[in-house]
Amino acid sequence: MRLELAFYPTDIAVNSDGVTLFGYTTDNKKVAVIDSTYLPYFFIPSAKLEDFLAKCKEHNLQIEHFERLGELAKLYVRPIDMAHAAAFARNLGVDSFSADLPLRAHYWNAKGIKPLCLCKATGETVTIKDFKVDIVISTERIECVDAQLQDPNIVAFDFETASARGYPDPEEDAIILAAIYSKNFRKVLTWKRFEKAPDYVEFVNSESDLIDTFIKTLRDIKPHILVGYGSDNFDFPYLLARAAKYNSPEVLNWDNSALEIGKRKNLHVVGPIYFDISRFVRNILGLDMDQYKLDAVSKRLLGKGKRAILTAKRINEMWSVGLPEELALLAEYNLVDAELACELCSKVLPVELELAKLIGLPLQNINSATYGTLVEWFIIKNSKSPIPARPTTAEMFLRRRRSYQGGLVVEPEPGLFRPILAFDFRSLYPTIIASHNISPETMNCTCCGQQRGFSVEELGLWFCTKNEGLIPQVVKDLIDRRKRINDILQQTNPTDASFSELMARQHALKYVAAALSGYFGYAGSRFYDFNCARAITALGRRYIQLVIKEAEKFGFKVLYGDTDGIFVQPLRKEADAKTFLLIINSVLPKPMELEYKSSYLAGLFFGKKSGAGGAKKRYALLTESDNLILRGLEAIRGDWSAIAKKTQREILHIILSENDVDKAATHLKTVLTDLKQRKIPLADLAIPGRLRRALSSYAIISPRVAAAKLAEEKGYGTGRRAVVNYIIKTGTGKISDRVALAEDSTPEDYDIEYYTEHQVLRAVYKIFEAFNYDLEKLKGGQTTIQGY
DNA sequence: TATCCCTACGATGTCG
DNA sequence: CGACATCGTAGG
Repeated sequence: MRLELAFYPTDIAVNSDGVTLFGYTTDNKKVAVIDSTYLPYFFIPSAKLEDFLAKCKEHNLQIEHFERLGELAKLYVRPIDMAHAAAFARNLGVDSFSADLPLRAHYWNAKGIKPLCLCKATGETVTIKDFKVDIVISTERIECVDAQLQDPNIVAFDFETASARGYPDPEEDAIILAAIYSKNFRKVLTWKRFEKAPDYVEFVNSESDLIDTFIKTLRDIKPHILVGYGSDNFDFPYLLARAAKYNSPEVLNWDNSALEIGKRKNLHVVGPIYFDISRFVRNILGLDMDQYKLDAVSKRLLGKGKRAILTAKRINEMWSVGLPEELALLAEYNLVDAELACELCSKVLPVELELAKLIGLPLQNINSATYGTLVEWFIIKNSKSPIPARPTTAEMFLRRRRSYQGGLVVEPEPGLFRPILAFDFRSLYPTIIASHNISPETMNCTCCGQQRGFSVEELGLWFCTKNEGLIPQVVKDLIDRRKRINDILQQTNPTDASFSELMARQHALKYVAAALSGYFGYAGSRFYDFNCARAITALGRRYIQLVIKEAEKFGFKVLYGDTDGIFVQPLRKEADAKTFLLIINSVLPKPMELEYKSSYLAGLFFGKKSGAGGAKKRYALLTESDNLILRGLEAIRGDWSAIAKKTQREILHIILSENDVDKAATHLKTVLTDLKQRKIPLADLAIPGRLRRALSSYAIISPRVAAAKLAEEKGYGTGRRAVVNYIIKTGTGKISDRVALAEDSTPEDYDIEYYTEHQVLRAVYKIFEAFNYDLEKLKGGQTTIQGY
């Protein structure tokens, strides 16, 4: 039977039959749309064609057909043979193009499909026994309409396990609770019955029942998006391990295949859009967070966290004791985790959907993408040429060894200044690319030659002034679109429904534009170009120097500058920001633009710790609304004790806002006295330590390494990036020999001298030094360390 | 297979 | 004790 289907696509799978798109019809039926005509292709140099074909024949690799297109030949293979063909070319040392693109992503990208945006397909209905969907058709043509599904059904889930040890082991420890949450559905499954259970609790007979009921429920409530927090690393692998124990018959995938864990541990659920939202939070959104625990991330993005924090030990205790009110608490705890995951997903979904549309990838890929992936596919989508292969490991190694100069940083004069004006370039590097047509194919063109092209003399490079390159074209598009959105945003009320959506769109464009410039210099890039990368930064330095020169001519004293922005102090009354912008922007080539960022009541630039002069990338500002903005200082670092951070912040506020150094000193004195009297709570003394590598690989045993060793001895998972809170104990010898885990310590243990000299005073002495304030007086001359 | 780039600071350990 | 290496974190 011939059917015309309108459906919202959610997922894509590739197998020997071709490509299958999955989705929901407008009346919410599950559909599979098979494109059996799909024949992927790749390119090799025409000169190698004969050889390649001969060798393919030898090894029984079937080339469906091929065409010669000048220098390159285009070869078509069945989807299932694509990976072989790519590996084959690589082994033969033949340069291939478009051969190593993952087919799921490439098909989606090339067809311009957008997740949850209506697609139309006409074709014959097919019966496939294994498919757990309502309708299957086979089609030759898929057409996208832009209408996006409003209010998709987002379903979040979360498991709790009970383990007597620190970390649950799927061999030993059961799943005790499973929560499923969406806007109008909530359920917690558990196999230990208790009285007066909340109405969302459903009792099952065993863990095995729990697993089956969980999967069945997920199938029945038809999620457009299925989401977990940390689910790629914990919940799903755990579920798989436990389900295997019971030979569970229930399957989540719509094509009835088993769930598979991919190369980067990411899991593909066939059918709905499934992703682990923590990946997006970590990779794209939250580059500046210490840790990405659900609680911390929720607080930051949603303004609310968990209602309670339960340790694994406590959960185990509550479960084994089994008091009804405590089991009810566990159920609630479980549900809240799923609820937060669901709300996080709702919150970031607009940005993810925008990126998906802009870049042309399934939402699953967007969610787990890094900046590199986003940019790569954005270029692929816009490129009409064959796509260069990913570099080999050897090539990446070579590329990494070559580095180039980056942005210019101007050393500040240390001290307090007021007031301060701040200017910065709007998207410096992207606008340089657009202004000067920076792209590999426009570099050192013969049509212009050095004389007529735009020249970067110091590098001996020039860029075409006649034909626009691919990268400048797409960057311009990004810049224009973002500017249009920002203009609308300016006139939109923040409470308007459209505001957050515009904001999301604007963010998506910003992310891609910002990463694009770095992508030229990225060793793993398909479009790597060393000279383009260094031309961009060289021009960046040229323009910030121009701005500095003009600012000084205009009547500003330039206090500090870093890469794309400057801080100045007006030297004469008429030297106002607006007039300066008019002058400088008339000199700058479009779309380059200097913007006035803000004015600050005061700014303190720190002196270098050793040697004279000011420290770069370390300063404090006071906004006109009396808020502190701190950059580079201990107070905003993740590896300092709370007491040092708090004290630094408080003292800066007293000095910048109240201009009262004596008051600041008095405050410092109370902190030091409290320290001496062991009145500081342990939580304020704990120093968070984290390692980026495996514990065994360290040549130097720093305090944080020592702390990680202690944590490991106690059986904690000290995986890379795990945070271990430690304190420094009283004693003699190296600091790293005096490390203790914070959780094993009491306020009696901490070393008063270390916390005084190495934490609190280290964080504040440069502030007092700027006012020639003698801290010795304050301490009663008891210091053993020089230099304060 | 690595996860975007370069610039910069400071803490601590190691070694001569 | 000073110079240098190792390491993590931050700015833009």
